[in-house]
Amino acid sequence: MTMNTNGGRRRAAKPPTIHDVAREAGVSRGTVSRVLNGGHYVSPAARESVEAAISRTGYVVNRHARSLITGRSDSVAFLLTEPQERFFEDPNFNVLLRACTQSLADHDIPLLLMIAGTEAERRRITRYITAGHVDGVLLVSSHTGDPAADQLRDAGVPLVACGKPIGHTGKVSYVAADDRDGAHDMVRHLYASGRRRIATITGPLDTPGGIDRLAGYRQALAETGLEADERLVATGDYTRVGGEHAAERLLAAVPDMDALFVASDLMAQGALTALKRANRRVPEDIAVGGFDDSPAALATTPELTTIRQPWDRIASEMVRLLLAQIGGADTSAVILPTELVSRGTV
Amino acid sequence: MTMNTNGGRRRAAKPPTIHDVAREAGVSRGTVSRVLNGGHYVSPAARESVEAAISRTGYVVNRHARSLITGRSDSVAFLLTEPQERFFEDPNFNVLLRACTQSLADHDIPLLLMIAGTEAERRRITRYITAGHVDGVLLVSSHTGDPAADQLRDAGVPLVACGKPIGHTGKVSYVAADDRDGAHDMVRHLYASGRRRIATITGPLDTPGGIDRLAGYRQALAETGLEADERLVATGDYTRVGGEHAAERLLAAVPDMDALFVASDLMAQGALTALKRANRRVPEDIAVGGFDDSPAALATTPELTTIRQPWDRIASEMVRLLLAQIGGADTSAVILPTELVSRGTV
DNA sequence: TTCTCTACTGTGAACGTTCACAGAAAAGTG
DNA sequence: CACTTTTCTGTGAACGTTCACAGTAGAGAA
Repeated sequence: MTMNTNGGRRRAAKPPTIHDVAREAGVSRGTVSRVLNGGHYVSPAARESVEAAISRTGYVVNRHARSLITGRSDSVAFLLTEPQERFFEDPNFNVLLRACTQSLADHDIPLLLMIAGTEAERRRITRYITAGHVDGVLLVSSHTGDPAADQLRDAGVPLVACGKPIGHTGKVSYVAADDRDGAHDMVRHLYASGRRRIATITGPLDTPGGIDRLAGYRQALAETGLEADERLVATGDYTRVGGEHAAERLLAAVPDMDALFVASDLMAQGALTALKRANRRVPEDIAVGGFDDSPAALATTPELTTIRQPWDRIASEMVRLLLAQIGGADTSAVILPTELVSRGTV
Repeated sequence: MTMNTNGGRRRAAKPPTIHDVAREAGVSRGTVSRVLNGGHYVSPAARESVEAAISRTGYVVNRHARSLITGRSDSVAFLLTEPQERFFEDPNFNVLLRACTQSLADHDIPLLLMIAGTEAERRRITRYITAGHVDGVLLVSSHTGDPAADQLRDAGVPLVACGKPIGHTGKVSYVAADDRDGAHDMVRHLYASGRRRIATITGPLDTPGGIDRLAGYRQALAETGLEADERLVATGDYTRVGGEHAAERLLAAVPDMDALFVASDLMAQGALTALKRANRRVPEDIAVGGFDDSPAALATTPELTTIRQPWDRIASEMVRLLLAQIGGADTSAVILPTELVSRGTV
């Protein structure tokens, strides 16, 4: 059965061009173009008649023609250089992605999502980007040694990273939450609840979140005069099972710990599983603090006390920095404060 | 401190054009263009010399110039018309998004992510799309009455939806998992484990997942000769708390239920919370089956027995259908089989 | 040989916009 | 009034590609 009335391909006749608008408005191409781009040096009468003609014809600028001559594409890449599994598990990416899309939409700039999981993909994408198909890149890759950042920077592509890029030779703009301060706050919070044997599960130590949250932990311990026992530190990998294993190691190494600061909610979720299996009551026997305020923090019982990262602001700052850089501004960095969200595990 | 060696904006001199390649290879623009586009009617010698010139110059085609003349943009929109909260909570979107990006990347087609949460955004995006800035749209909007689908279809934009679009007048291509069959399998599985009082928490009944999974549930009940008690059916909203509340209502209405089929893992997670609070042991007192095989299914204890939707295949089929439709093919639909993943809750 | 057909190649035009420039009108300025 | 400056408008060229077409060379057929 085939519907002949309106089969598959019926593209609207032909979209109106700037010529059509000019004719309709009784002005020249140039005037229409000026109205389209800010409208300087246009008489009120002309502008009005052009605007009327635009809405009458339903004209929309052809971005390809524009890009061809301006050299700008008026689009931005959101580049994820993570192995596949990370993307799924980490809710942060999703929040960030959404917020960036939103922020860019406010500027009428479309976001091109690119995921470079493998080396080949990375090459293809780098090639695409350096060819000038996007004006700039929002980069998400927490792991160190990612060659994409250096490569793009060297090619002169405007670039803003999410999280402090470590292990890079040159300057890269970035926006990050204050990991160190957030971790510090949480550990002080654990201390304030009366705990004195505070352990931690860190992220991978080649990520800024791994390094800085550990630094915040150590700083708080130093301030409060608690002993900095190395057995209190276990390294995780930001996954739930990683957190579970790390907690088991801690339980074996320091059975007397009465608090646990975990550098991500997902790992905290795993840690809670391990604690429950070991018959430790939370928060009675042991207090647990997470980091991220991800959906996972609400999935636990009791709900997880955690550190909220201001993802919306991180996203809008990333976009702001990137657009500024595209406009010619220098590289810069922004650090945003975190917030402690008190729930049931402390 | 300013680094003067290489400040902010230093864009590589000027990318090579097809002219440069032609000169370098000693042929004409036309020949280079033919090599670029399939390479028909090109002598082996010419092709070889062009390919050498391309890799020597590092030439990359300027897609804007190409699009300007071909009328195609060689890009595709991934359009999400969901209110904000859905996106965060539902891991399916993320999996699907990733898989679509991947599938498109295989064809060297970039994906433009667009999120239309509000009416104004929807209008802006529709305008953008109908202006021909993308060749087609991958649409994700499970709720009914979404005007975007009709609007885009009427504008002749190639379109493939994820999940059966309901409440639409005309034909829309779509790819979906076999919801009815999956639900049916799960309920038969519950029956096979000896349960005879099987309740269900459905999705919203204006979504295909809500409707079809309920239909599968009813079909299985009918086949096995179990009583179709209406008190056994509660409606949820695909959120964790929604599942929790629905389970509470069921516990009150039919205290003797011994199995529960929940139409999403997230709701199942909530349901498990409610069951635990009511001191029902899972799976001893009551068996629970979910749907989606989302990460949430692994976060519960015991881990959730669920129905896996083949997201990778759904994505690749969506992309295949869309590209075919862009190429002129008619609308069509694909239904893909699901798979029961047996874990700890049955 | 001559003609036809096929495989291949080069060239001008076009896509829809912005930009630089030139010129006209209006507005200040002396 | 004349002159300069500012505001405004129109026009040709250019961006880098593909497409249609014309043309060439070689192979095969008559």
